[in-house]
Amino acid sequence: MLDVKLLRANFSEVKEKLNNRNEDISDLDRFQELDQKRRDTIQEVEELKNKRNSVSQEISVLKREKKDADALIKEMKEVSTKVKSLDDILRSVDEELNQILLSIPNIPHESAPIGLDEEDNVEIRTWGNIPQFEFEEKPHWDIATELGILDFERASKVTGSRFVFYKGQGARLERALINFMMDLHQDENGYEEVLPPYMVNRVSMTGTGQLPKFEEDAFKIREEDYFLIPTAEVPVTNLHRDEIMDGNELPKAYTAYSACFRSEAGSAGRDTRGLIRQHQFNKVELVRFVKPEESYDQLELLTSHAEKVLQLLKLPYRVLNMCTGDLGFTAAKKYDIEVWIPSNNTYREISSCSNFESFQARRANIRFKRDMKGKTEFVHTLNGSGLAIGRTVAAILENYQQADGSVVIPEVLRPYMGGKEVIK
RNA sequence: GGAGGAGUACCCAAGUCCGGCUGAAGGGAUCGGUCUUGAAAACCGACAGGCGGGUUAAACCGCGCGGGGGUUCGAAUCCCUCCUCCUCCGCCA
Repeated sequence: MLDVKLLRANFSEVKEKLNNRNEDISDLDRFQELDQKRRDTIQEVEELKNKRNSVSQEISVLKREKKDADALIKEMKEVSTKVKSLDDILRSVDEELNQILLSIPNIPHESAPIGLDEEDNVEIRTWGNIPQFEFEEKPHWDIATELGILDFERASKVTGSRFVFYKGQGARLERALINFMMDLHQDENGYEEVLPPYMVNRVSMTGTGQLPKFEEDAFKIREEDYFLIPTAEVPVTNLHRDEIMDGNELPKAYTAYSACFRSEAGSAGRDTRGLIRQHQFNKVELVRFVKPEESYDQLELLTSHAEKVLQLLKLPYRVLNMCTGDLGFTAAKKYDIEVWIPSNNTYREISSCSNFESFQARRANIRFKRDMKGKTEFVHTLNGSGLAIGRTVAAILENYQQADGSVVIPEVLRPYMGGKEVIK
């Protein structure tokens, strides 16, 4: 959610910046009109309430002195009727205004390159060497199926398409990655571990920006107004919803493992094979609550934490600065980290590190105080994958595959794999 | 799932039956001060925070007793509804 005062004061400037996004912002035009109407109505109704309050006191005194108050009561009855109708108007204006504000995307940061779509994202750096195979390399689903560590067919039977069974060393590898990453972020990078609920309510989904616009991308629990989380970002960011944090405790960093559930309406036909695009996948998430002035340094730090995972796994990757058209709804700036996937002969997204500035904090009402006397301010929130586990498995299987169909286990994972060096 | 009970400011807590100088008593914690070599204790003082409107900034005004509606001239107090927590029963990993 944008700062209403900023929007009010710099309307055309904000609109211009939002126009660089690949989003529909047509709702914006009604903002000014409604905002003015809201303020006019508030002034009118509060004046009447003020009158009602003071006269009610007078009535109270008259009653106590057993004097006649009928005239005043009659007059206040009319005032109250008027108040009620103005309150009704205000309520509906507020409602509409709020819907508009919730549907406006974040303002891109000046360091986000202006562009239309993924073609315009800017590669910032690459790391590692792309492997050269002296045999015909296979896609991970073939490697895994032959090794008997992933079973897509039975998952289709048991559930449906875009689900998978991990089996044997595959399941062990997935679990090893989760533990390896969680340990790294907790022990080396200073994050506090949390294990969140996998379902959240509507308010939480609205707080981080998944709702109201992207409801069809989420799985909805039928009996309750709950949603399966598309990422641990949702429950973890909402940990501090409606709270005033202590400025001395910032930056506050959490890491969370969770399963993630995405319906992804509209993605049918893309990445239909393998682990790249599943309805359910595992992810280790990083979330940071920080002071506004430090949030861009914090984004670099967060991104470095995600990159560190790939470096330790010795997987080649690159980092992209996402252009304004490809930023997504909530981010002011976003780095995508893409890992090399040999079967695709390209890099694929494995982490997305974003600075939301105060966009989520306003929606979720997450504030802080610098000290006891200070004013409350909105925190800045950031998050990033650290990393998506399924895609990491895919990357390992493909980058570490051997001519005989076996897969070498990255060294850092071996302690988590019972000392095993190869999956065969 | 069934039956009861409860949500008041940072924490505890009075007030709710019987609506009106309670636009929220009291205590604790916290902050400031007196005293002290320093600290503790005692005593004195400050403590509704927050959001919205308004203003260059103030002043000022509105809203706040779990959330949202309603009744009334007037609601912490009456009515409806939802949420959360506690106790007991049932079921269950």
